[in-house]
Amino acid sequence: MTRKSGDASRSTIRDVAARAGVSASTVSRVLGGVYPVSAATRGRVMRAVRELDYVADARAKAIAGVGTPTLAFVLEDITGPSFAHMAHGVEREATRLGHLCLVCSTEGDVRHELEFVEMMRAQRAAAVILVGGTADTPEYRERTHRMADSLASAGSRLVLCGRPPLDPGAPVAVIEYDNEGGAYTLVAHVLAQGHRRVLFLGGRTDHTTALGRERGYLAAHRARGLTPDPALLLHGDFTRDAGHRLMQQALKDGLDFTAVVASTDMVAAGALTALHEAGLSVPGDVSLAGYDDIPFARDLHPALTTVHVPYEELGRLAVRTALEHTPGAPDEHLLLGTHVVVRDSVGPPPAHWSR
Amino acid sequence: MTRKSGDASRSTIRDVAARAGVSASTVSRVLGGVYPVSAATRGRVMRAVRELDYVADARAKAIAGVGTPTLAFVLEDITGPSFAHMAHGVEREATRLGHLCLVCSTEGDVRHELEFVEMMRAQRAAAVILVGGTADTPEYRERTHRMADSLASAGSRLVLCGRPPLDPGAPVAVIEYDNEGGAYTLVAHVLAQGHRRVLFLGGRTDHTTALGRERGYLAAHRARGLTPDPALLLHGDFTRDAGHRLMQQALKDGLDFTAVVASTDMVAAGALTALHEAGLSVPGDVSLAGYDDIPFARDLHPALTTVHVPYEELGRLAVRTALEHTPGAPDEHLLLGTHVVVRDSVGPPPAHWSR
DNA sequence: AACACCATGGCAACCGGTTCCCTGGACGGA
DNA sequence: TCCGTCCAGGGAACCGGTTGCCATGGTGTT
Repeated sequence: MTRKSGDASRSTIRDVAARAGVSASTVSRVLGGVYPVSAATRGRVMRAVRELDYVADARAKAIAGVGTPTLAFVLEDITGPSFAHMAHGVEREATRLGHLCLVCSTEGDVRHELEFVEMMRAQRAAAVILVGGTADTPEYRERTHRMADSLASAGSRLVLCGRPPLDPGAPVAVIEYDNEGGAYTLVAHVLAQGHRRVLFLGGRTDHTTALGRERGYLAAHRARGLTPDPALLLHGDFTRDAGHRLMQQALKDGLDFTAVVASTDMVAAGALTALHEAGLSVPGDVSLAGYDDIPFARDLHPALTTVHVPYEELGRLAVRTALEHTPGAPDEHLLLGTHVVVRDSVGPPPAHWSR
Repeated sequence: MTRKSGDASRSTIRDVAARAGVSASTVSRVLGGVYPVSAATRGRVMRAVRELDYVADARAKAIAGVGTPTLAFVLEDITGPSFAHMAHGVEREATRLGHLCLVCSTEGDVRHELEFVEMMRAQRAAAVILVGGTADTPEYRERTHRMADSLASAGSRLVLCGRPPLDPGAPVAVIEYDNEGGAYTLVAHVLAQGHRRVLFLGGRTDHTTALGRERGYLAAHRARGLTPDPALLLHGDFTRDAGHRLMQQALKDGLDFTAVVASTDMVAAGALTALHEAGLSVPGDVSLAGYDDIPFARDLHPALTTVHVPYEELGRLAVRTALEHTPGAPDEHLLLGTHVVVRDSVGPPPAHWSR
């Protein structure tokens, strides 16, 4: 059985027109659907389209002003479960609203980020969603403000998601989730169990998400009139391996603590394994909490007490905010709430532990 | 401080030309970089570009034949860790080779898949990578063969990744990883520990990936002269929740088994929790194994014995295969190997267990 | 039978770029 | 001083579509 011949490499609208014995405009109109065309002509055109397996070039359509709009989602690494869930939300909502969605990973490199945004501006993307914490330096604000202006002046739109907001006046929508508040409530919960020496496995020291969670940790202590021991603040990546390594080191250094708060469920997972390897029981000997509430937080043993962040919802919201923005309207700034999910990994400190 | 004015909504090359007092062709040449242009002219043009914050329209460039090529990655759900790792590999390799990369989720819906491929053909994507198992029906082969032909005749290329191959003759590259072989070795390892009643938590019964792993399970039994009890084959989704539910059900039904092989680490995670909830110890009372070797398989307790699949490598390979294909060359068909990672979740069956 | 009118489809301009081809002017050599 | 050459830059065609405007021909009405 021979397949459709697929003769030419790619057929144009004029090829179709020639084969159907009509002009290019007629083909365009038949395909467009609204303009009145006689049944006979329509039939001939459609046959030619089928025979040539013709599809109109989306770029040409776009340039003529009748394209599928595009939306870009720029993140650090799709491999992180929380980012993946946001990407999922973004993608779903974008296709639901009839937009094409491209995903770019920056691998944490600022230059990649710049390149991508420039590329998206060239693609005339309807919006660019930038997601994930970053270093909140004057240089960052300056650079991102410039991006926002560039995009805005091209009729596009920048949305910051889980990123520090810029100076008021930047044409940018910001959607944050409450890192500090979530960590505050979580640590308060841990302290309420009676813990007084709580190890914090933080992220990179210049990373806003990490810092927000760290601030929550500190604030919860202060609210109880406690001053946490600076030696209990450790820093690393948001990865399983970092959590594992940091925890091992803390144990080896003989740090004195009865609970561990990790700045990410992934970090908590690594830490948990290190605790198990050291023969410690959780929460019997040490309590442990995470942050993000990724799906398998439930499947750690003990099930991980953590902070739920509505990542997928966040992604959907970002898209809607970006696309529904009417030029001239005030820029939105949303702060989504989070809540603690109490499971089994946090309990009272061991009775034999003497402060 | 006032920002760049961003006067017009989006400036064209002619705007730049007018402002620099030259023709559009000159601007194009300055930006192109190769054609000789006097320093003075170049300066004026560059200044105009900066002042207008001009970026050439990528779609217009594409249509003129000088664009950044695009590559599409179509998967079921970015939320699955293994897919996320593949997507990561694809994305990295694509940008490394100077391609734009768009990611589409089908949510498992065949119509979405068709739509996306059609859309990518319209985008004149250099390649479309279709990933993940599916139902291997005649209808699937027919439909996918048509896609392959369509893309090929448009000068593009279809790559199937972890998907059943088509009839020989379809212009398609296929990259598989050995589901059956991996499961065979894994189950052989379990049987070698002395287990004789091994529960299999399979995927959907029409899903090639799931079926491949199931075949490996069966083959490993046959190789030992064993016939597995059909009652020990359970089926569900590739999710944590499915694993949890299936395991609960199996325990409630009083199924007789000493080991569990899950067709996915996610499924294994859910199953593990169900076992713990039932007060069973792993591997003391029941052994458990997974498949995929996602990063936190190590952090389950006990650490999960599983089959490693080089997902990121798979993604990179798919891109390279797609882009390096010279028309007319024979279509590639790769089968990547997998290997068992032995950790702590599989041990001998309990001594008191009488076959 | 003549007129008006409407349905149909072709021509050409346009979207925003690139590039071939050609011209005008500067400069060097005879 | 005159001519040949070379270089910089402009004009126009083209990429593959869409769409406003107009011509044509068939039909209905009086």
